[in-house]
Amino acid sequence: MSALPRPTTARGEATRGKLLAAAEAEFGENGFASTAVSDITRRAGVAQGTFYLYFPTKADALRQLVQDMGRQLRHALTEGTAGARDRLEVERLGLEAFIDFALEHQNLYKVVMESQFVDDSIYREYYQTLADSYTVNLQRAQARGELRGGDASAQAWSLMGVAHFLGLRYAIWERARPPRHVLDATFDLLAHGIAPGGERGA
Amino acid sequence: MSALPRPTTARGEATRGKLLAAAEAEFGENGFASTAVSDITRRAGVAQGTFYLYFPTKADALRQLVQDMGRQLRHALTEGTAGARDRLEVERLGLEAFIDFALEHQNLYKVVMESQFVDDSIYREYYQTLADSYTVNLQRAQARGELRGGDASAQAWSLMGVAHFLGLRYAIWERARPPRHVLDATFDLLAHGIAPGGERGA
Amino acid sequence: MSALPRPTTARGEATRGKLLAAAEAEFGENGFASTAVSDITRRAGVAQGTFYLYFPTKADALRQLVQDMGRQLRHALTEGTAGARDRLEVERLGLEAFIDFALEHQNLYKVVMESQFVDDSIYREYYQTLADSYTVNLQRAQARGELRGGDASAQAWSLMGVAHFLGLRYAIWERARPPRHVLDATFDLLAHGIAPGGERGA
Amino acid sequence: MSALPRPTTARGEATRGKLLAAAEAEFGENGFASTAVSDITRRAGVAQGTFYLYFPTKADALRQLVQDMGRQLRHALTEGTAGARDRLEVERLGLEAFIDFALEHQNLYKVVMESQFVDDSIYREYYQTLADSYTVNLQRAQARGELRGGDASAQAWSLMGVAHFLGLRYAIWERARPPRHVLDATFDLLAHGIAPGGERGA
DNA sequence: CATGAATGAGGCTTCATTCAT
DNA sequence: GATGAATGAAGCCTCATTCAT
Repeated sequence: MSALPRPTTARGEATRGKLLAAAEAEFGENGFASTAVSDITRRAGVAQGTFYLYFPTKADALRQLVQDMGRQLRHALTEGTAGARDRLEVERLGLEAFIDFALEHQNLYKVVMESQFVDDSIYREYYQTLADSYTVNLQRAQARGELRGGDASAQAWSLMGVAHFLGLRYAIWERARPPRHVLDATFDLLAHGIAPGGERGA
Repeated sequence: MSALPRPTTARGEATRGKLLAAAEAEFGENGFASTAVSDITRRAGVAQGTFYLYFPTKADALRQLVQDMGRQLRHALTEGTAGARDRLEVERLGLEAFIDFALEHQNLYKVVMESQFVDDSIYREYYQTLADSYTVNLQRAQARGELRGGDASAQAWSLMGVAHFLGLRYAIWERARPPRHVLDATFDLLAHGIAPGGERGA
Repeated sequence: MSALPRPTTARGEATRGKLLAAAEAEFGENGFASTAVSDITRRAGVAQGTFYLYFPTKADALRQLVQDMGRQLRHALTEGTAGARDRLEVERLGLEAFIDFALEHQNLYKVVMESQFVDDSIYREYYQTLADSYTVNLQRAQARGELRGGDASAQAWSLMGVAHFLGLRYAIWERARPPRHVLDATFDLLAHGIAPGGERGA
Repeated sequence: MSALPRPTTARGEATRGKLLAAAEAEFGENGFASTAVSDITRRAGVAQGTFYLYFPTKADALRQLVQDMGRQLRHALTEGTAGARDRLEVERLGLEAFIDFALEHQNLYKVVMESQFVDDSIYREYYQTLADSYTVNLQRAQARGELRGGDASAQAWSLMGVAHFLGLRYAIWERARPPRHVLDATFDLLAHGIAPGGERGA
């Protein structure tokens, strides 16, 4: 019924942090639908009402969380691919960085995926943002001749798909880094495709 | 407290069908968590109690639904790739068949994805089953020399990822078949990779 | 999210009746704002959820109640004034019938008055309906020469005001029928006004 | 747990004033039950805790408000009827002054009426005080022969009822002064009653 | 005097499931 | 086989009030 005055003091900022961390853990472990606000506040060690000092609704906490995770992931990918000499190496390093990130943030998958059932726009924005920056990078690499041509956007989405399922199968389900030969095979596919004949890497 | 009587008369079978169809529609449109059993029975045109004559719980209806959709999808893929001359063509046709299926079964994505929040095993089984049969097919193709070597399982998951995100972006979000050049670019990537140098198709 | 299927069986009708009676009592005794739905269901002897089988919201129960009371009041007034020979006698009898009704339905006042804080339209409709039928009756009496002329609607509202405050002071606050001389004085005012000079009745 | 310090500095008095004005506006616009203390403090431009420096409870602010409005109304009526030559003219002018007051203090009605659901004594005191002084005035007028006889208290309550409903219908619902013919008809009733035969004014 | 973060009880509403008919 | 009324637990959110600064 009225805009909440989002606490701004240092103490407030700290509480907000605790709440967001607790939300990530709970949503990740039990899912958004199965998590009660009271679960979050209990974990954060604050009263239930405090939650609503920082988030207008439970769903909004999810939104903030997903946006946060998107930022963190993009940051991790940038970091993880910093030393690469060419785009192919970026992809290789990126794949590993992604897996590492997913391993450390088991909750990412669940939190992001469930966001679509809460508010589709959260989910779409997450992937669209990711895809957009990915696409730009691929276009630049194409221009530099480091990648074969083709619709960069389509490539971006495909590569995201590859990474996503690799992460799902290993980081999430196995809770372990994929074995080297799987990583190699995945990268090989992504670099040279499945058509026979081309020389192989690795 | 006792095993379900599972009606078996023709009338019963019809009711069960109506219920499952209604569940698919509701789960797909509003999500599992936001769908009440009463939404399903209302749509199916039966009383609320009737639901429990056919499904022990709401979650079980979801399980049956996902299994059903998995079967249908695999069937559609088999059909859609029947006339292919080699594995590459299978992949090409499979990609299109998948998109077509997703277009006709908009709910597939939501229903399957949300299943992991209800019972992870439903979700895992869905993808594992898909991946397993995919893997076998790829291995055979490799044996026939129609595909370059490498861990077939890793390939299968990668290819599933590519198809998944292509479907998400177009069939689900745009509710339209992807433009030809996107399909071409996607298939090109999957066939020849992103490394520069290889001759290109299309 | 969906229209509720309002139970229609005899059993259902009975439950609805218990609920409405309990709501009248609770709203009347403690006020709408201070009455919890659980207070109502407890008094009615049903589970809390049952309430929502019959009323979409707590506020809607109030609406139904007010409408119900309006109907009852109008009925009581019609009954109570049936034997009158002219309009003046109708007014006299009506005043008494109104007091009697208020005495038997202590809750009427509180329930109706508080309705405006829940939804102004409930309140307005109540009085407008009352005023409208009152006005028509006054017009007819004027036409029959049983009443002096003048804006019948203004008269109706004024007379309602007189009755309202008489009821408030006695039926509600004193919980007793006003003393005869008060009734007489009130009726005298209403019949002959406060201007001096006219001969007086009683 | 201890008596309120009731600030007494000029600054404190100013804050108290802002708070009371904000409370009147909020209670009037949204009702007591729907107004949060935070709504009041936000409107007053002070922190939430400040409210409790001036009022022990939210209900107490309402009490003070109602008492305040009673005083103001009585003052306005005195002012508005100052120049009248006889009691009938006082009534006429008083009716108009009341309407004007209600028009300027839309909130009066809601605030006063809702007070009964918070604490019946607030409400009773308001009307009793009004009726008592009204009664005294009528008795004096009767003694002067400016009014016909009869229980002055009953007359007072009746006249209050007439004014109340006139104000409700026009000042509050229509937010406009009643048309002249309505005022005339109302005054005519109050002066000469509804019985036929008497000479008519206007 | 004033601030504003924190509290925690309480209320409305939803919904999966049961059961008597 | 089917019905639909009833249940009651559970969860989101609001808000009067407190208190440390």
